[in-house]
Amino acid sequence: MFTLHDGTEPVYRRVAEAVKQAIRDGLYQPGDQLPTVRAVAAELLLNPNTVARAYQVLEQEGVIETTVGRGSFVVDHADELEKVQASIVEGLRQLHQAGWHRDDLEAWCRGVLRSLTEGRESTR
Amino acid sequence: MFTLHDGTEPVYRRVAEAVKQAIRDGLYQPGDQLPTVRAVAAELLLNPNTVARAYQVLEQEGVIETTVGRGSFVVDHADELEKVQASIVEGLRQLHQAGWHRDDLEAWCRGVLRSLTEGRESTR
Amino acid sequence: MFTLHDGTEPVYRRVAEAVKQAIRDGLYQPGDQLPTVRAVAAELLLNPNTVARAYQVLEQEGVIETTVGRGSFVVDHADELEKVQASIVEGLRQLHQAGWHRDDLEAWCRGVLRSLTEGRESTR
Amino acid sequence: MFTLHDGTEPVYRRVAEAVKQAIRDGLYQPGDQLPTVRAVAAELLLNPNTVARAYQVLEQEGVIETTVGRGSFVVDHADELEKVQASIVEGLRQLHQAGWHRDDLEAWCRGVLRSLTEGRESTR
DNA sequence: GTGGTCTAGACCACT
DNA sequence: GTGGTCTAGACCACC
Repeated sequence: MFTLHDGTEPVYRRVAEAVKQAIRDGLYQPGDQLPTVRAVAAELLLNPNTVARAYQVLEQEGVIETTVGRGSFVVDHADELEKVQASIVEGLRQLHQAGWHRDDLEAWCRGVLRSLTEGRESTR
Repeated sequence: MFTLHDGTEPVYRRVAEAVKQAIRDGLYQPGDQLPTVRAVAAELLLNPNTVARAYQVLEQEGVIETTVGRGSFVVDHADELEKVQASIVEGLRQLHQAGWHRDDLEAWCRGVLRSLTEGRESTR
Repeated sequence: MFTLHDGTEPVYRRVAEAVKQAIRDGLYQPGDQLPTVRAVAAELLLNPNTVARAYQVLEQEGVIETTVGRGSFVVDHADELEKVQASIVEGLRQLHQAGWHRDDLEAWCRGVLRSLTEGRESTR
Repeated sequence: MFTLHDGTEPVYRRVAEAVKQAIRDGLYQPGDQLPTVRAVAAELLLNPNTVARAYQVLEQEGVIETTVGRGSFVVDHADELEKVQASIVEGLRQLHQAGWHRDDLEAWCRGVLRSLTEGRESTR
């Protein structure tokens, strides 16, 4: 299931690292359910609290998503870009509602994109 | 500082209303710091908890903004828009880094802005 | 010391909120040391673990700074702006080292600052 | 995929060196995805842990970048500079919001850039 | 059944 | 002395 590495790091951090390693290795794909806290605790001979803390760390890092009563799941990055897009749309809507004209917003976006790509093109 | 009106409303609501009135009167401008909870409580002879609750309500309503250790400030809409701009820039950066080309992003922004202004124009 | 409010929220969150409230009220100034985990636990009749968790939450939120063996302290925001400045200097240094010319960097900074102040001036 | 050289060095170091050689040879370009730990382990008949350790070393050296659930990628310096730019923009926004005026910020940036280029010019 | 919270009590590294 | 970690065991809300 998971393999804990040796070291002086706290156990809960090593558990978190082991889960990330398993995800990197493709053992758990985006959207997959991870083994329950209790299952991991039993497997690694740890207290469930320790495993729960590891899972909480992973949730804060945005690696997994947890729902009480359902379990923990590997986050899906495809969804993330959609969220980024939605936030941009929402932001533009707010600026527009605040009185910015469409042409000004368009020009501003062009400026932002130019400054983003500027460095890349001038150094290549 | 603030003038409380009579009435049957809970005190914390009247405090909140008094703060909003002071802002409307221009006594406190956007970005200005409001007196501390303790100062208001001492002035109006109220329990600090009551004032704190009024400030909490104002924060939820988006009228003021509190930073721990710095104090409470009247929300500045210009600052808000600045944050919105920053989030859009960061979003575009992420999309660009995810492989979107500058021209595609520019076209996408144009499309978003068109759909934003279309709604307004078609309903008028 | 701290006053816990009622509610259904977990105790550790309410402890964190009480600490923030005390800081907002000026009871603890930036740089001040907060009472130790054990002292708060004894005062509020809680398990030290619960208080420790509240302090950890506050540390993650950037409200306090903790050093094992020394205690927890309210963060000083004046230091923060200095850190922001230092990060900008470091960033400019990196861009310069990557081959950007001084004039280009200066022009780029001007453009960034213009886009930041643009919204404010056009709406006022 | 990768060719391991003989020697007395630990296997994980030779794997890391092989990956770096492949990048130098242009087999993997900046931004390209590297084969998964499992794939490399299967190809070279190694324990996945060994390959994982090699990847970890490369990540610490700043040669590759791993995102959990997405895989490992050759670091793209253009992307790095983009992040640096974004952090500068965000920093300037914070200073502006903290009350610095545009002209002062512009002058400050000029000063920073002058001090950066001065060092270089005075030593040549 | 899931994870979240809280307590009690122990041990540790660090200052 | 400080906070950090871990265990054991209990109870809870939610699905």
